[in-house]
Amino acid sequence: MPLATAELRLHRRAPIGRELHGMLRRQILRGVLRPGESIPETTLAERAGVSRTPVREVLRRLADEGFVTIIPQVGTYVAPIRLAAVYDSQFIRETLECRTIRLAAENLTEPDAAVLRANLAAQQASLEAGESDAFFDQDDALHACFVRIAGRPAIWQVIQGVKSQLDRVRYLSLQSGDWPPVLVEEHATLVGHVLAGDAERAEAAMRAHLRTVFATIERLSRTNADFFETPAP
Amino acid sequence: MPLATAELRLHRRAPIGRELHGMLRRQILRGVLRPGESIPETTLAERAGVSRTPVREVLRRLADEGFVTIIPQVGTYVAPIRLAAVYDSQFIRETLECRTIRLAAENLTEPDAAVLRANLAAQQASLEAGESDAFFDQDDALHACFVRIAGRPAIWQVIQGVKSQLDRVRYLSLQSGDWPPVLVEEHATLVGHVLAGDAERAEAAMRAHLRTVFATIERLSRTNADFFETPAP
DNA sequence: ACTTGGATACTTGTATACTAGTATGCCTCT
DNA sequence: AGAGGCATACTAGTATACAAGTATCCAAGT
Repeated sequence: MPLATAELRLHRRAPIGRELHGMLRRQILRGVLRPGESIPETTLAERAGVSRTPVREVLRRLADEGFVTIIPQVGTYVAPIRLAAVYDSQFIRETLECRTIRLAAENLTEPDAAVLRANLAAQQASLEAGESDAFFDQDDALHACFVRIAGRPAIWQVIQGVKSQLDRVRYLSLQSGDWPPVLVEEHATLVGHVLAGDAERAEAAMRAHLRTVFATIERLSRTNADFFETPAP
Repeated sequence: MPLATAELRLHRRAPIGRELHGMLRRQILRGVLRPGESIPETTLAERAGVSRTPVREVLRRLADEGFVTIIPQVGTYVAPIRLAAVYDSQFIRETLECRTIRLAAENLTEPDAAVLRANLAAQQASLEAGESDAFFDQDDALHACFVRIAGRPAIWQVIQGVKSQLDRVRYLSLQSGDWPPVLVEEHATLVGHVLAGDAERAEAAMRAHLRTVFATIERLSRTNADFFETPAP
């Protein structure tokens, strides 16, 4: 028997210019690259010290994710935030996460509980230290944790893919915002209901939590109008 | 005033080798290209009469969609159907569509009703004519229609992206299967509840409908074992 | 003063050449 | 005969060269 081609698969040889993707995505998310800004392939290529080929592949993927707009013989631009896409993202995320947190509340085990508590503590620390970037990541981590506890870890991949547009709004609001304390409280409420195994309340709290964005979207679309797509006349 | 750069945007100049993507996707879906089969970039390129560059971009996207597996310096292969991915797809699809059909039942207008009835009639025709490929498309069209009626047309894009793996199973079952009559009946039930504006029953029927795949997955994973990933030992 | 025509610079799309890593088959050595 | 090492062929990754379309600017004509 031929050893079944070894399931070790440390095939991890050359993880491509995947870093480029993360870098650009982060820069767009954080507004370093502003909507409407032109980002030619050649510029990005020489800036990163690579050729156009890998840059192109990264840009294609970013276009699929809605971060850039590629116009065939014209140019590549940072995409504006489309309000319609934000609302769609919110709808999908709410639908999926409200269902998964129910499962999480029912499937909780003790080690998971510890992770949740640790995450909350870390959020509190970030809040007091004023580190909004860290909080941004911990927020994601908590939600990912719920999905994992629910026994559907792969679903988080989908949610992450969908909430791209939401993340841009979220980052803007964290920057210009005074509401992190509220978020930490809501997270604490979520964790509390999950720890108590109360699926019903957990779902309701999640729905309310995810809908807090609505309050800020309108404000942000005026405060940072240059980030948003100008609605059709 | 500069005419606002004209919103006509017939920018539709060169829709790339997008056809290639559709062609490969269809061939994998229908089993023309079988799981495990090697599909080198060069082969695909010369077969399509183009260069490797556009082929590569198509393959990258297919890899993102889970249709092919790219191993860096080794080769590109048609991906097997991963049962875990199928179950995840089902979960997501059920979650999203159960919610949207509720909205559809509440938002229905008369023109939409006509479209639904027409779709059902077309399905019946395909069934009697034994055209499984046409039925496959009409099935999709009906579900897309529900999502559109719900007022969230963009959500269908997400569902379509997620259900790739499910589609492969669905196609297999349509080929080897005797159950289209059941599906048409279920579709009729769905449409009936939506037409009646009964959100509760519509959702329940949708859940039951989407879960019919479970019945066939196990059978298919034995009948067509070569299409599925061999579970870890 | 305004429009219109065309030359030019710049963009992405595509093709080709080169690099590097992997698998395979053959040969040699034990 | 079997096991191990080595040369070769093939793969995707990357870089570069070429093609095709677009926007811009300037000049000429009305």
